[in-house]
Amino acid sequence: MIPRLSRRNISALELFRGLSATALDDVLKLMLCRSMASDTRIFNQGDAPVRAHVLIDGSVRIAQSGSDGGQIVVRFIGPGEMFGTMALFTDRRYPADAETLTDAIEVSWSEADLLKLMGRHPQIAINALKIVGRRIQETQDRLRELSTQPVERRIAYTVLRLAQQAGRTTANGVTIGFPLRRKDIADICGTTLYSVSRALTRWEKRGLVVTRDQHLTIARLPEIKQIAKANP
Amino acid sequence: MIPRLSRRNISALELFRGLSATALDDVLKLMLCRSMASDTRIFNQGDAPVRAHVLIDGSVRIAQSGSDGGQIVVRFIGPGEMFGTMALFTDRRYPADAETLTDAIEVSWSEADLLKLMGRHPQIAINALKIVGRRIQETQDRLRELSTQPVERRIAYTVLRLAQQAGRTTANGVTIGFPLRRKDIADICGTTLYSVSRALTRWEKRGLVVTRDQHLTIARLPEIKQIAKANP
DNA sequence: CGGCGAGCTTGCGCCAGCGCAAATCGCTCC
DNA sequence: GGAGCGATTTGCGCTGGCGCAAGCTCGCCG
Repeated sequence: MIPRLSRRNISALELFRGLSATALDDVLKLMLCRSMASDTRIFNQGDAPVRAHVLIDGSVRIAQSGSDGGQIVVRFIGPGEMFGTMALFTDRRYPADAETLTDAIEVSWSEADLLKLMGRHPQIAINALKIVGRRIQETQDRLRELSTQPVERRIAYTVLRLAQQAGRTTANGVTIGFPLRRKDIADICGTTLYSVSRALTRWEKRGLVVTRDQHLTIARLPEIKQIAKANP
Repeated sequence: MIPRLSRRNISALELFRGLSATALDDVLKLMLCRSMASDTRIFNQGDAPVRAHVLIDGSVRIAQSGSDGGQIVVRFIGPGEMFGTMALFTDRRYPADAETLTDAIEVSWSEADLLKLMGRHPQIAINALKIVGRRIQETQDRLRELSTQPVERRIAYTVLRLAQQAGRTTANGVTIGFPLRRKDIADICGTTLYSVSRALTRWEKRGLVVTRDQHLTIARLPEIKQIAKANP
C-alpha cells in the first residue's frame, strides 16, 4: 500500500523545510515513492546511478564493508531522515549498503532532478548542508571515541546517541525505535558482539537497561551517562 | 604582507567554482583576508561566533580534544581548502581547534554573509556539499579502518591519503606538503607516537620512506600500497 | 509438540600494541 | 661550542579485549 503524499508531508521533512508552496509542488512532481518489506536491499555499495532518498516510515541500516571481511554500520535511518545522498556529490556510486530492518516506505529523486531542485531552491541545499554537517560531526565524535575510549564507554555513548536519535519515552524508560542485534551495536562502535553482550548483560543485571525482542530500553539514563563520562 | 586577491584567485577555489563574474564580485566584497605566523591559533573548540574560512597559503592542523586528555587530528588543511565551515550548520560553535603549522594566509566570511551568498548563488552551496560529501566519506573510511585494520596498515593508509591530498612529486619520490610530527600521524590514525615511530623506522630501513625535518617523502609508493592492502 | 536455527551468553587463553623509562638525535640560541 | 629543548628511537613488561568453542534461549514451522 503506497500512501499519497501531500505538500504537508513533504514540508515536514528537514530537507525541504522552509520552502514555498510552489517549490514543494516542484519537489512533489519529481518524486518517486516506494514501499518495501523487511530485509530488502535498497541499494548496494558500488551501485550506480544513485538517487537521493528520504525514509518516510520504518527503519534502515546503512553499512559499509571493506575489501577484507570487516564491516561497520555507518548509521541507522529512521522516519524523516535522508540517506544515500552523499554519493550525489562524490563519485556517483553508493558508498555503502542500505537494507530495511522493518517494513518501510521511502521517497527518492534522481541525481539530476535533485541538483535541478537545489539550483532553483537554494534552501534545499542549505538544509542538506545542515544535515550533512551534523552527521560529519557525529562521525568525528565516533572517531575520537574509538581512538581514545575503552569499549564499555563507547557502547554507552552509542546507546545514548541511538536514544537521542530514535528514543521514545515509555513506562519503563526510553526505548530505541530500531530492532538492534548485538552485532549491530558492535559494528557501530567498533568492537565485537562478545564485548557488547558482556557489557549489556552486566548493565541488565544492575537494572540499567532491558532488552526484549531486539529492542533496547534504557531504564536509568543518568547511570548510563555516568558510565559514558566516568574518568577513572 | 597581505596580498590583494582578485576574482581570478577566488574563482580557482573549489568552493567558488563555476560562478559568474558578478557573483565573484559579490563574494570578494564580503571577504576578510588575514595573514598569520606559524603556530598561531585561528580558532578554539567552542568559540563563537563562527566564520567560514579558506586557506590561501600555508598549512593548518584541525584537532579535536575530548573532555578526557585524548585528542585526534580531524584533518590537515592545505592551500585552497575550506575549513571551520561545519560549525555554520550545526550549533554555531567551532567543533575543533585550528592552528597554523607554517606561516599562512586565509580568507573568511561571516556566517550571515556566507548564507546570504549561498541564497543568491546556489552553486556555492552545491560546491560546499561536494566538499563536505568527500570529507564525510573520508571520515567514514577512517572509522572503518580504525575498527577493522591493524596499526601498521592504518598508518600506511594515512600516509597514502596525505600524499594524495598534499603530495608533490620530487626526485626521491612523493613528498607530503605538511610538517608532520610522529604524534600528528598517531592522532590521525588512532594510535600512539611509539607505534608510528616503530613502523616508520622499519619502513625507512627498507628504503620505502625518508623523513627529513618533519617532512615525509615516500620513495616507493607501490610498496606502501602493498602494506595497506596486504591481507594475511 | 518437537526440532531447527538465529541470536545470545560465558569461560578461557592469548597477543597486539600501549606506554613507561631512558637514551639519543638535531636544532636553535646564547 | 655547548647548553637546552623538543622530537624520536628503542627495550621491556603488562593487559584490555578479541575470538574460539560450547552451551543456552526462544520463536517459528512442519
